[in-house]
Formats: sequence, structure tokens, C-alpha cells
Amino acid sequence: MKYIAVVEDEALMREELADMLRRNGYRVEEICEFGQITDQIRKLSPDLVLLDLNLPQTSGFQVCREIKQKTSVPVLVLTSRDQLRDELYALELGADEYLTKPCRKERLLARVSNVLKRYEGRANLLEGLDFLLDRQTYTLYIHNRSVILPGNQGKILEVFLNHGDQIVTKEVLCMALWGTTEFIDENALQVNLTRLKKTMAGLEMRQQIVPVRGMGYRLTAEEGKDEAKG
Amino acid sequence: MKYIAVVEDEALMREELADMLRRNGYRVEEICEFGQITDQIRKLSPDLVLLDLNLPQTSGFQVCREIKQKTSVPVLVLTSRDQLRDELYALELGADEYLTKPCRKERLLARVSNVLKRYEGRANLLEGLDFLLDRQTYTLYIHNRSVILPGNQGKILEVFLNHGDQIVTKEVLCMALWGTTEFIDENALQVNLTRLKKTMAGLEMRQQIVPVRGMGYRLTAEEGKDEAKG
DNA sequence: GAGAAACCTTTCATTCACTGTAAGTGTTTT
DNA sequence: AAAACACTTACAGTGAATGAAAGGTTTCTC
Repeated sequence: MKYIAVVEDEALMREELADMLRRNGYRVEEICEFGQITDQIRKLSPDLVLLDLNLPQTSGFQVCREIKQKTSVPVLVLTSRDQLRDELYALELGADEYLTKPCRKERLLARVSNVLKRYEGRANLLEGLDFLLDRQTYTLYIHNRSVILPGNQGKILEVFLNHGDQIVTKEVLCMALWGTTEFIDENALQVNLTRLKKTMAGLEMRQQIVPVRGMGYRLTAEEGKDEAKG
Repeated sequence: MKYIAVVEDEALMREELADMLRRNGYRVEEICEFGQITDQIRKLSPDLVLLDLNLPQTSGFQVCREIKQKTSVPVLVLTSRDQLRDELYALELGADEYLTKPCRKERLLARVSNVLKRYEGRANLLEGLDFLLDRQTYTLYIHNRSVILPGNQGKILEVFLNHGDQIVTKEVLCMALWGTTEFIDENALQVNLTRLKKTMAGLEMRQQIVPVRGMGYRLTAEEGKDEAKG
């Protein structure tokens, strides 16, 4: 049975939605705490998130972005905001579907099932800017090609994808590679990083690993940015 | 550059659409012959089909179903029919997206890019009964897991998938594995077959490789069939 | 049911990609 | 220019994938 998490602050609406989904054969979890939504999602690990954009405490867009960045759960945005720019923004952030309230239940159900279907089997793919990475096998999909990354390169890339565009320290990378942050073999890490970089360059990936002197590394989009040199 | 096929009978509308897409960085092919649409699509092998439902000669729904069944090209339905039942029907037939005219170009572009994105890298997946096989890496997707098959096992499974449920001879398998049908090392083939079978059993795949005495092997669905023994 | 043909399984040595080590080269920063 | 940090290349050890070999099991025919 497919499992759906409903994120919606208006209790009545939420109940109605949840009931309707349950009557149609889904298991439903209602999320009523609007802090750390991404963490809650990760714990529940549903097959789909139904997300309202008007949330207390936090921005629905932000939540959408975070879920898409940090998990591989599909997000269906169901909202009363019917501005085109909201829709475009949500899609840009990675939303898998955008529907406006009020919405006929048949349409909602059809779209839910549509999204679920396209995610079948795809539960373990991490998204990069222009590529996908399989968490289990480290198979990398890019430009209509697929390549298997060696384990270490895969682990490193996975860590970067889990950190968005934040800085990743060497400790974190060592932890991911060898399970320990003590006795860091800086050089071994360095070599593996170099290998991954070479692989990424060879595949012409749009994202790059760049050093942040004294801090670690970051995964950035594009290279063309020379930021204030002289 | 992504490549889109536009299926729309109204010339003005089609031109406008095509121009707009071209201005936004797509290569576009306009389909004006409405017989054998699926065959045309197969020949063009675009990254996406933009499909109007009101076509002369043939039913747009039928075309949609056929494209989805016989190719692995995504279909975005763009139509002036705004009946909910049309939408539901199209989605049921496998349409990847359904938009109604008139449609703001920003929305259309966003949805086009959304659909294209979700198909990224998926061009090389072969479908089994309950699994997918990546032609290039031999990554196997089944039951929400993914596994990399050793090259030889992958090649063998690929051959079987390309033959449907027909019998595959040892010669064909040897050809696929070693590029030659002479000097067949029956034993090496045997060992590789055994290994693949063991892998498939371990993954609880619904399809099985069974010997056809004196002829070769077949990929069958399920095992429960004891066909007329006594 | 004996013998032959077809099919299957296990074990072992070889091979090759992946990995960490080592040693040395670049590049910033002070 | 020296120090700190970052990068590169070459090499040897390890382990998975592979084919060879040898032996076992099933199926068919007489």
C-alpha cells in the first residue's frame, strides 16, 4: 500500500484530504508540526508528499526545496495560490506536480497516482543539477548516458549531493569513506577527490567540486564565476 | 539540445508553438501527416511529444496510448478539451502531462522542462516483467533495490529481454558474449548462465530462464506452470 | 533400467579495476 | 620566500569477475 504524507495547516482541509486518500487505498500520515518538516519526512519516508504552500512558521517553497534536495520523495504541491509565478517557482524548485485548490478529487487522485507511478523503483536516485545518482550502486545518469562510479567516488558525490551547496569538511568526507574521522589520511582523500573530479570533468557535468581553502569543499554550479579576484 | 515533436493539425497553432519552442532552445519537428504517427515518432525519436487530442483521421487518445505502449518517449498532451474526463483518460493511457489550451507559454515551457527532466537518463532502460535493466551499465532495478550485474550476466539478460518470450539459442548467446559463434565454449556459457540464474533467484525476480532441451533457453514468467506432465 | 546426451554445479587460477601509499609538484597566503 | 594547503602521478596490494576443469544430475531412448 502506497504511503502519503499530507502537509497542510488547516485542520479541516487536512482531515478531508487524508480521509479521501484513505478511502482510495492509501496509507496517510498527517503532519501537523511545521518545524523540521524535512526531518519528519525523512523519518516517515513516505512514497509521496502532498504539500500546501501556505504554512505557519516556514515558507512552503523552502520546505519544497529542502525535501527535493535532501530526500528522494516526490512532492505534489496542492495550494490555493493560483499565481502562475508561484507555480513556476515551485516547479523550478523541483516540485513534481502543482495543483490549485479547489481541486476535484478525481483530478487529484489521478495526479497522485501519476506521480507515484513515475517514481516506481526510482526511490534511490539523488538529483544533481544535470544528473542522477543511484545511492545503492553509484550508477550515474547524465546526458542520456549511464556510468558506474567506483565506490569511493560514489560515496563522495553522495555526500556532496546531501549537502546542497554547503561546504563539506574533510572530516565529513573521511567519515563517509572510512567511518572514522580519526587518523584521517588526508592524502587518500585527496586522491579520491581528484579521481572524482576527473570523472566529473570527463562527463562534462555542470557541477564541480571546488576547494574552500582551510574549510573543505563545495559542489558548485558551473565554472564561469570568477568572483572578485584582483 | 532537446528535441520535441509537435503533433497538432491546426497549422497556425502548430507554427506558433514550434516557433516558441525554438526560441526557447529546443529543436522542433512538426508532424503534419496524421497517419502512422507512432511510426513517425519512432523514426524521429524525439525527447518529447507534444500532442493535441483533436486530430483528423485518428483519435488523439489512441495515438497517445500507442506512443506510450510502443516507444519510451514521454507525451505531453496539450489540448483545448478541458473536460475532466478527457484529462483522466489521457493520464490513464499513460500521458505524462496534460495541459489545456489556452496555456501561458511560461507554464508550457515549465511543464515541458519538467517532463524532460524526469526522463533524463531513462532512455536506456529495458523493461522486464517486474524489473528494469540499464543497457549500458547493467544496473538492475527491482523491488526498490538496485544491483549491478557483472558484465556477462547483464549481456545474457539483455539478450533475453530483446527476445521477448522466444527461444534464444546458445549460438545467439555466445555471439552476444564473445562476438563469435565459432569455437563455442559451451561450458563457459553454461557457467555464466548458472550465475545469472542464481542472481535472479536471489532477487526473487518473477521471470526465469528455463532450458528448452536441444534448442536453447527461454525467459518465462513465473514458475508455477506445470504444463501437462503425466 | 542401462547408457548416452544434454544440462548443471563447484572449485580454482588468472586478470583487471579499484584503492591507498608514497613522493613530488602547484598554488595561495602571510 | 617560506609555510600551509591543494593537486598529480606512479606503483603495488586486494578483490571481484571470468573461463577452465572436473565431476554431478536430469532427461531421453532403447
